[in-house]
Amino acid sequence: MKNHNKTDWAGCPVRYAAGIFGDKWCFILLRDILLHGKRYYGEFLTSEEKISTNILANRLAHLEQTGMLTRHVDAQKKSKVFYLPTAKARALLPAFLNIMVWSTEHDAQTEAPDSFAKAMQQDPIKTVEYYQRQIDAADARCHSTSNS
Amino acid sequence: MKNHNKTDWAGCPVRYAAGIFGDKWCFILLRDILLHGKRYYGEFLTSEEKISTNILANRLAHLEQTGMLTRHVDAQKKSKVFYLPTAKARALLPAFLNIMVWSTEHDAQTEAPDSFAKAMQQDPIKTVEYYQRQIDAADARCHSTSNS
DNA sequence: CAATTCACTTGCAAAATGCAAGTTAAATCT
DNA sequence: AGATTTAACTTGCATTTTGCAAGTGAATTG
Repeated sequence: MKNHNKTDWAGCPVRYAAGIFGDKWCFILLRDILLHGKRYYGEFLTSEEKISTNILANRLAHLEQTGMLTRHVDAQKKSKVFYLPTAKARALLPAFLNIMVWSTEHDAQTEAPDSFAKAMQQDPIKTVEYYQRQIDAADARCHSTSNS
Repeated sequence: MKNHNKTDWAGCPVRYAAGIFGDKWCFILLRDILLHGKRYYGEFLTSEEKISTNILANRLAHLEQTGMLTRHVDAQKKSKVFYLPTAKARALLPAFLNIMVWSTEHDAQTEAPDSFAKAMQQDPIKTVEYYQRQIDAADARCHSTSNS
């Protein structure tokens, strides 16, 4: 999709979302961050889907530019870099969990347990809060000297 | 993203969803179908985002193959074709509305009224039902001789 | 029955992707 | 201290996808 700057893609809510994560790799990266606790560049590279390093760098920059992630240098080992989800990215969690409910109900090969969709149906607020705490826990494992 | 067939992208719920609508044009088409009442090939072509006809044909085929749409020939005018959302596509509505809530809250240029996010917060079930009836209404405007 | 509508298809240039091989800074090893 | 390794990118190039413009063919319309 050509010649669409950030402003072009603002306005319509669906188009705005598509401009930020309407791309398979951004979708996968947000999953890794919001649901798999990944934070480090090296961790994203090892995901099952085998993203290549130039594309990873490109998408991390995109997510940083759109206010979804912030980049940080590791305090213990300055050659390592991690990315933390912003409040904006964290706010996507409910939408993502709803997408996942849909997938578990329509993908015959789903790997998600029945308990997940059930939990979301019975008490969505509590379920969302559970996953939010997981995000906090993943963030807590990362320490930077100052911001970059 | 190369060499990923339908099976490769099954399993993980987020990856499954990305395989179906993790693409800006599919995202936009599903919006047009679920929220803008579009059904005819010609209607999709006229959307604000100006999809080109070869890409439109490609994405409609993709959505048909993944069980999101069914293709029909218009009963009144056999040169016209429309696409109806399946139950699977309709089941995406709650996730889409949640995405839209997120966008309205994070896009400074959002065109969505405050009332939308409020309605979703206060009574999500009723709000979803309202949009589901709109889908029914859009479907009702289409008539085919038999299926294609 | 000739012109037009409509849903695609085709051809080609431009852009994005994927893979492999750098590069650079920082940490570890000897 | 100097050499090796780790880690996060960057670069180059072949392949694939996209976008645009121009068909094509069946169905309608004039």
